[in-house]
Amino acid sequence: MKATINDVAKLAGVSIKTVSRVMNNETSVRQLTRDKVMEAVNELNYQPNLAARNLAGTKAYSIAFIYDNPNAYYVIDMQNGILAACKQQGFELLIHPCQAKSEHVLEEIGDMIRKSRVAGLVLTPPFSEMPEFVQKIIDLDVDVVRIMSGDVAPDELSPCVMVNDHAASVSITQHLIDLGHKHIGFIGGEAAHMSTVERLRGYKQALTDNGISIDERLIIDGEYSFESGVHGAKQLMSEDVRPTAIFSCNDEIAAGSLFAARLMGISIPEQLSIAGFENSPFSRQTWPRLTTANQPNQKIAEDAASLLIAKSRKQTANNSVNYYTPQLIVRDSTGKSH
Amino acid sequence: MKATINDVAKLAGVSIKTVSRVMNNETSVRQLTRDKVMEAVNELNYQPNLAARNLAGTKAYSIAFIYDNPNAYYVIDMQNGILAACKQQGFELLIHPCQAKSEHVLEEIGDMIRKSRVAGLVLTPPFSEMPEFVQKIIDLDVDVVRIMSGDVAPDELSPCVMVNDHAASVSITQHLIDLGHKHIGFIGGEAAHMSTVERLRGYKQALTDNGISIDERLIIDGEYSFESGVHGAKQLMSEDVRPTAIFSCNDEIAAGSLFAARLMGISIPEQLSIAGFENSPFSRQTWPRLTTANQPNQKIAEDAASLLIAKSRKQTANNSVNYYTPQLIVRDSTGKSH
DNA sequence: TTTGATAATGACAGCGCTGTCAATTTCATT
DNA sequence: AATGAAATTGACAGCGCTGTCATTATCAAA
Repeated sequence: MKATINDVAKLAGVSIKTVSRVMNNETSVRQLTRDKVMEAVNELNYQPNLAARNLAGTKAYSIAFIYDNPNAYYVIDMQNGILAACKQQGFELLIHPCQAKSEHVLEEIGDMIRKSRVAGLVLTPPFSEMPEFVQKIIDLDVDVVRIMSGDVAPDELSPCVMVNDHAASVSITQHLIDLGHKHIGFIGGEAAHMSTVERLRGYKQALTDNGISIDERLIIDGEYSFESGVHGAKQLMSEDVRPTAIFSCNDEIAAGSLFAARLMGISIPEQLSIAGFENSPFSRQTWPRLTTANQPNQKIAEDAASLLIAKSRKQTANNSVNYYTPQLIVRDSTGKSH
Repeated sequence: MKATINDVAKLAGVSIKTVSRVMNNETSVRQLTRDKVMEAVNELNYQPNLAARNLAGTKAYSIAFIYDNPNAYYVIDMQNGILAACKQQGFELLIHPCQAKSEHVLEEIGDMIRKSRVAGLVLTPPFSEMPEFVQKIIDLDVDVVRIMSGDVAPDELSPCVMVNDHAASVSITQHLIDLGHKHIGFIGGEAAHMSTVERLRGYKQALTDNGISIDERLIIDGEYSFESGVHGAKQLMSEDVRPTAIFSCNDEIAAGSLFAARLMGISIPEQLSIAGFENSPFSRQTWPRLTTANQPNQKIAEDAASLLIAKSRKQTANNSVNYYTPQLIVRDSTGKSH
C-alpha cells in the first residue's frame, strides 16, 4: 500500500539516492534515468514521506500562517491564497491563530518551530507591524514574509507585500468629494493598526487637496467591527455638523454604520453616503450594497506565500516587495450630496 | 537552541528511552524520575521533534480537516473548534479544502495520507454524507469522524456528531406558525445536502402537525448562497399565493431574501417574516436582524475532533455519537401575520 | 535475609529519507 | 585507442525519536 523510496529504487533499477534526486528535481540525472524513476513512481503511487524528509534533510517543506484577526472573510481569503501557493510548490501549511497581546506568542511560535521544521512564517497585521517581534522571529532562524499597509517597505528585514491603503483611501474620499460631499465622517479601525493610520492619512490628504478643512469632530476611533460602526455612526450623526457622508474603515464598520442609519431613520444614500473598505462578500449583501475598495486578499496572500517559499528556497538575502493598491468599487451606498 | 532528546537525557541523567516515556505520558516511570526529566525539559525548552516521532513511532500526531464549503463563517468556526481540540491534545491540524465533485478527491486524500501520517479526518458535508466515500477512506486505514445532519447516526462506520436539523426546523416553523402565518415559504439549500432534506422534513412536519396543508409551490430549491436567497424570495413573492413568511435554509439565503424584499418594496417583518438558520455573525448584522437557529459550529467541530483523537488513541472500535439541536433565536425579522 | 514477582530503566535497531563523498560512466579531445 | 574533465550514479552514515526486549531495581512475603 505505502511504497517507500526503496520500492521505487528497486523497481526502477537504480539506487535510492537517484530516486531522491528525481523527487527533488535535482539536475544531473540523465533524462532516461529520470523517466525510468518516474515510471516506477507512478506505478507504485509513491509519495515521499514528509517526516523522513524533514528528519533527514536540511530543507523545510512547510510554512506557517500566523494571524490574530476575528474577520472570517479575511482569514479565509488569506488562508486560501496561502494554500494555493503551497499546493503549487508542494508545501504544507500550519495554521496558527494567536493573541497578539499575549505574552506567550513568541514562546508559542518558538515551540512550533522546534516541533515542526518550518521554512517561514506569513505574518499579517498586527504581527507584521511589530518590528521587534519580526526581528525576534528572524533571530529564531526562520524566514518571514509580511503583509502590511504602506506605500513602501519599512525596512529590509523580509520580503513584503505592501497594500497601499493611503492611495485607496484617497480614491474613496475623492469619490465622496466628487459627489459633492464636504462634511465627510471617518470611522477608523484600531488606531494602532497601520491600515487605519494609512487610511486616515489618505482621507486627510484628499480633503486637503480639495481645499476642505479637516474637522477633527468628524474623525472617530473605532475597531474593525460591526458594533464599532454602529456606535461610530450614531456618534457622528449627533454631532453639531452632521456629515453627509461617512468613510468607514472596513466593510464591517460600514455595515454597522448602515445599521445605525436605519435605526435613526436616515436613508442611504439619499440622506447619507456610506463607503466601506475591503470588498468582502459582505459588502455585496447589505442593503444598499456598499461602495468600497477592493482589497484582493487571496491574491495578496498567495503572493506573500510565494515570496516566502522562493526566499526559503534560494536562500538569497534579496527581499522582494510586491505592491497592491485596492481599487474603488462604486455601488449603491454612496450618492450625490443634497 | 534546539535541544534534542539526547540533551535532555544527559542533563537528567537518564536514558533517552526514559525521556521518551515521560514525554509520552507513559506509566511506569517513577515520580522522582519523571520530575528530574521534566526539570531538564523545562530547562532546555525541549520540544519533541514531530518528524522524528512520526518516523520512528506508530502513533499519529495530526488530523486533517476536509471540507468543501464556500461559507467563510462556517469554515472558520469549524477550524477554530478543531484547532482548540488539537491544541489541547497536542495534535497538529492539516487543512484540506477540496472539491467534492472532483474525480481526484480520494486520490488527493490518499496522497496526503501517504505523505503525512494522519490519525484521522474530520469530514463535514457533503463528504460526511457520502457513505461509499467514507468507507473508502476507512479502507485507507485512517479514522474518520463525521459531522452530519440527522437525529440518529446512519451507521457504525465512525464516531459522529449529529446535528438535529429536523427538530430545529420544527421549532423555527412552529415559531412562524405561532405568529399566525399559514402561508410559509421554504427556500432550500442544495437539495442533495442532508441538512436541506432534514430542514424540509421539519418544515413539513410542523405544518402537518398544525393542520396546515403543504403547498409545493411554496417550496423552492436553492443553494446555500445569498444570490439563491434573492432569487428564491423573488420567485416566492410572485406566486399566486404570496407567503407571509419565508423560512430560508441558512442565514445567507435569508439575507438574500431580505435583500429581495427590499428590492420589491416589501417591509420586514410587517409584510413578510423571514427566518434563517445557523446564527452566523451575519445574522446579527442584517437589517432587521434575523430570527434564526443557533448552530454552534465551533463546539460541534471541537467535539468531533475530540472524538476522533480519542478514537485514534484508544484504538477502540467503539464509535461514540454526540448530538446537537440548534435552538431558536428570535430577533427582528419575524413578526405577527396580518 | 532470601526469594520471586513486578516495576522501572536502558541498549539497540531502525523508521524513510537526505547529505557527503567516493566511484563510475560519459564524451569531447588528443 | 588513450586521456582527462565533467556528468552521473551509488554507498553509507545518521537525522531524533519509538518499539522491542533485555536488564536492573524494588519491595512484599516467606
